[in-house]
Amino acid sequence: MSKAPANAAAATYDRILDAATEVIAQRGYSGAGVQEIIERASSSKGSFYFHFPSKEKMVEALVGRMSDKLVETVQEAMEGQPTPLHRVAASIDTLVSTFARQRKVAQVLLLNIIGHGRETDRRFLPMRERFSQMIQEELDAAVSADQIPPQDTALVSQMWVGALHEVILRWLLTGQPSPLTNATPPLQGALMRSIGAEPASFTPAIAASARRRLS
Amino acid sequence: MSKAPANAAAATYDRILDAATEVIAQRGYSGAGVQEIIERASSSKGSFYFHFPSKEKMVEALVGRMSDKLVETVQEAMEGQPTPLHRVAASIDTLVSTFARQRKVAQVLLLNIIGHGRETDRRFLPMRERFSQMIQEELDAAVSADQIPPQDTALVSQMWVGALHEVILRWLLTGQPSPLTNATPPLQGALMRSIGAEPASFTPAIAASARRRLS
Amino acid sequence: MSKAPANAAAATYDRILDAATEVIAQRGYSGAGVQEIIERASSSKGSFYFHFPSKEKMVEALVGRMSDKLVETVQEAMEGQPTPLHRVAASIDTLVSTFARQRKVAQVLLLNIIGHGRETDRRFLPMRERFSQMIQEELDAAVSADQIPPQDTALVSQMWVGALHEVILRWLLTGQPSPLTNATPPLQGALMRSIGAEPASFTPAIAASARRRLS
Amino acid sequence: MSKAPANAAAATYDRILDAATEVIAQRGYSGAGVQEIIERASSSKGSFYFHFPSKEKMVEALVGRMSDKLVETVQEAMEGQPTPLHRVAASIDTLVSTFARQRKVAQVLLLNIIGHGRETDRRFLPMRERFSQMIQEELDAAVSADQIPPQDTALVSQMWVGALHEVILRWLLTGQPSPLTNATPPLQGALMRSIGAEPASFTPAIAASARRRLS
DNA sequence: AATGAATGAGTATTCATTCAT
DNA sequence: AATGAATGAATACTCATTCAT
Repeated sequence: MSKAPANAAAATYDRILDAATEVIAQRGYSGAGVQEIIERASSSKGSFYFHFPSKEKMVEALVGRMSDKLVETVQEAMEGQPTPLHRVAASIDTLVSTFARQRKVAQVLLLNIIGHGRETDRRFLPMRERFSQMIQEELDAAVSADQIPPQDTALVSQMWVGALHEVILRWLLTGQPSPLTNATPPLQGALMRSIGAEPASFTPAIAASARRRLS
Repeated sequence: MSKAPANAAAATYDRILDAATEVIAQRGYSGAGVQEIIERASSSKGSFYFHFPSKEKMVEALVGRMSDKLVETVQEAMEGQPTPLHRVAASIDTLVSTFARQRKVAQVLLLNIIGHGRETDRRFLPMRERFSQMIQEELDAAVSADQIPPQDTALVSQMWVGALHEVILRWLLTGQPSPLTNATPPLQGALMRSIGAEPASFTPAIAASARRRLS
Repeated sequence: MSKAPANAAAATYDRILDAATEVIAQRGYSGAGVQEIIERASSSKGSFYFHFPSKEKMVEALVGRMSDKLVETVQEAMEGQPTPLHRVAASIDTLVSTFARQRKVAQVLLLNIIGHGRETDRRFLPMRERFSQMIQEELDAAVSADQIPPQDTALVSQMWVGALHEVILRWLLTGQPSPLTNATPPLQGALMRSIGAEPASFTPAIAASARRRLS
Repeated sequence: MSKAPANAAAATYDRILDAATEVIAQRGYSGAGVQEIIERASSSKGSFYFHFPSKEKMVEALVGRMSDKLVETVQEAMEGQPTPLHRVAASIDTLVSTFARQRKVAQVLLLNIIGHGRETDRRFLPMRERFSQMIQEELDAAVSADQIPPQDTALVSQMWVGALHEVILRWLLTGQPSPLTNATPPLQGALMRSIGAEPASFTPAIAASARRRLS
């Protein structure tokens, strides 16, 4: 019952972003009112606009912070892996388990932030492009290393991002599979097969670093 | 059966839905005002609320009409095919080429209608579920017919929908690949491989029925 | 005590302009909130913005209506006069007596509408230019008719408008002279002298038409 | 006596007033935000409210400083003149040439500071009253000295202020006449005639003191 | 079926002012 | 004297929805 916010002592700037995460996760981008956000942040209208020039810029800052942390987490998980395919498997593993632990981040990043006119969307596209590029680089390396046959790695990495996106989205909307991480093995299997790789044994132990919070 | 090419003489109900398609494609769901829709439909506020109880229900009707036509088109394309895998390949082919021809439909159905709070999203999920179920049925049949090994067909069909979605989304936002249908062969290839099928030669000639308009 | 608005039956558009006249007279342009205007007009926000695209355009419409009526009244008063100097004297007479009867109009037109950044001011300048041009035309005619010597009629007519403006402004702010029309004879005298005319006997009987309301 | 040309080393109090002059000249009274003023003064919110109890009082101080300097300049120009009419002619000459040299002062004093509800306006009226009283005193002296016939000097001096105001206002808004001082001779002529004086030869050489800055 | 004027709760944003440091 | 983060009331404007005709 005691609703003392866990972030009471944080700087106003961060408290606003934290509050925005929750409100956007609950109500979507346009449903998230500045009023509710500042109430949840125990702040004020004036403070909000002291720290951010507009609601839209604030969301940009929020998405930037989220995706920076996510990319960092994923890259750390990839570092310890021996081959490109191991690395790409590790990245998928980390992505899924990170979202599984942080529903709200998934909600904001994957669901509640698109579909508001081309301008805004184009601005958030880069985040998904970042992941598909990370994947593509590893796939290219795998091709170079003869781990997999030559193929349209740009398209395939897009497909992977889409496949992951969809599976996580279903989980967000229906709760299935529960837990989300149950989907990881067959997901990895299908993805590996799609590029002509043996699905077996690329799934790595999840690195400790993946346990970190994103928001 | 012969559809009037413009909407000049169409009934008000349909004129509103046609106008809504354009406005939503241009401005997104929340950017699409009832005012602009009725202006483009040469109708009036009163007429709008005579035909639809609310903006949201109108969009539901619009999405329903769109996805019904889409499903119908896809199913017709599948009918003539000999095996489950041929059918599934035909469905993907049709989906891609149909969206390629009808950008606005893709825009509305895939991009501009999600991300507005859980309630609304849950309501539009079924359309995507319909496609993943259509795919799953064929994959199950393919498993039964020993065309492919046993696997988590539910998950895989979701992944396929996601992969398709992503590729088409990129096309909507970046214009790449141009034309979209260039993506079909590698897309089919990767999808087929992901289920352990030989990618070769499932791509069918596109049935004439796929040429029909959806909206 | 009974505050039933005298304009209860008028069309919304006019009721809003009437209410705006009162509120602007009381609080000035920026002090006049849309909220208070629509309350006094027994209307609603939505109605306000149905009839006017913005507060600024509404004020433009208001000033337009006011100055149109004022010009019309003045011109009617001039019509019956025999010579250019009689006409110009009649116009000043009418102007003063009209403002004397309609304090709020004077307030809005002369006081509460300028000083809000160049854009807005430039837009309201034309009204004062109209009067100085009307005066200039008559002075030019008087020069042609040898009633007065040649002079810089453009500058003089501006000066006249300024002199009138100032006298009426003082009356608005201090209540002096009371009644304002007491100022008319010495005003006319000084103005006539300033152009080298005999001040005597140009003051006409005020035409009945000058009794009309402006707002 | 020697004023630093820029405001770099000036005390905060004066730097704020200088900055306010520029901002008000540019954006008008209500358009001038405290934020922009302190930025241009390289100061801070806290400092502003240390030196002034409110924005309104600050503007009062600004207008006070401006009109004090203006009155001083004008009075110095009058001192050397032989007769009341020479003095009054000198004051007008000085006024016009001073405003011509200091557009911003004219802007603030004559244009951007009125029209914001009665309270504020009444507070700035005194400055204009000061000038009309200075003029009236000289006119009364001229009447006593039989330079001009008896007349309503109070009203006439108001008219003079108004006429001057209007001519300068036009110059501010339209740039005409260019230079403003071109208007001085006909202006003086018409004003002198308006009180029954021979317009010839009251125009004095502009005193050196008129060259001083006001702000 | 159709019209369009009217409604009012809701929105993002501004801004003079306060206050702890 | 000075700083700048914080405040919150106020603002113009939007928009889905209603309703008399």
